[in-house]
Amino acid sequence: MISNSAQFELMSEFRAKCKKHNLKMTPQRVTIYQELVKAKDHPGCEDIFERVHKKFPDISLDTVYRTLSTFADIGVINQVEGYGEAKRYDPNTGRHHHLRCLKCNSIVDFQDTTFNNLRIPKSVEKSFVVNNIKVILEGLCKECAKK
Amino acid sequence: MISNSAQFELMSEFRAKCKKHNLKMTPQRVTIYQELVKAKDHPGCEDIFERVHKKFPDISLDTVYRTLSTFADIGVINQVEGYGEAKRYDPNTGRHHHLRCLKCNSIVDFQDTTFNNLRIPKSVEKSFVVNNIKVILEGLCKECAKK
DNA sequence: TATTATATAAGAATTATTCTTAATTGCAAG
DNA sequence: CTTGCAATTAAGAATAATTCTTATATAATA
Repeated sequence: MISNSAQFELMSEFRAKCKKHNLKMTPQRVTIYQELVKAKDHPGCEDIFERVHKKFPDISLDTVYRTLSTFADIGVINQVEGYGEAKRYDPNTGRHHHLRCLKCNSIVDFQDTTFNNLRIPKSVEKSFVVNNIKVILEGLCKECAKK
Repeated sequence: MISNSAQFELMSEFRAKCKKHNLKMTPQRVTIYQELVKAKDHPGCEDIFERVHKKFPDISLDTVYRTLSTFADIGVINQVEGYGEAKRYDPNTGRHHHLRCLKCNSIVDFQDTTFNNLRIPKSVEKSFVVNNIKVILEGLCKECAKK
């Protein structure tokens, strides 16, 4: 549950960030944002569309796609795994970790002892059977960092 | 570079795992597997299709999709981020981590101090600008674990 | 070598996402 | 409070990614 005051604060931050990025406050944007904040299930575009559609029958699916993507760009929300891209595969089944470039989408393997030896938190063990731990460092590869 | 003997061993393991899962050794499967082992770029189905197609002009795209998916199911290769699924979003922009159920695709947030404080390896810093560290525990949620 | 369950190619179908265009609307300036 | 315009939207077409259907071919086993 989110308290009323927390909800209010979230909304002000949202408005501030939109203003900062010259995004107009449209009812579609407000509704989509509020609907996502309510969600506990890391929904997809179609999910949000269905929920928003009840209160806002004229909204188009395209607007939901565009709006969520814009929100993620300016950092008011985050995209989570999967990323809506094509499937990709790795022949290396041994323990290793990934650097993922957010710009060119390259994925590079790396090794790290600390990451190899992470322990599963006790609290998690009670509610989840863990098969594997993935550590993904997201950012920019050397080439993309050069702008 | 993979040595000849390592390559040979990989191939025997591959054959063994296929046999164990009652998968026939077809030339398509062998070629697709070998092509993936050669790849260093975590390729997608289309990528593999293009590479295999040169040596095997009659192979169908569907076979590549099906075969890679089967291989991942029996664990000879792994699927990596993204997962070829629809985009999903998270309104929580604060630091947290995810449990991802491989069966029902649910994603649940969790907190962990150790994971919050992971350090970026020195070796990575030289070649990559890290924006954020993601820790994802993959496995089965309580409901799915009950089978 | 004959049998049979499995795997394949081909193309249709489905799903996810983006693009195009014309109409609409926030919002800043007067 | 009106006006003007750039930003935003709805609608549907277009594209991309993936899966399904079906008839044919083929590994593996007897």
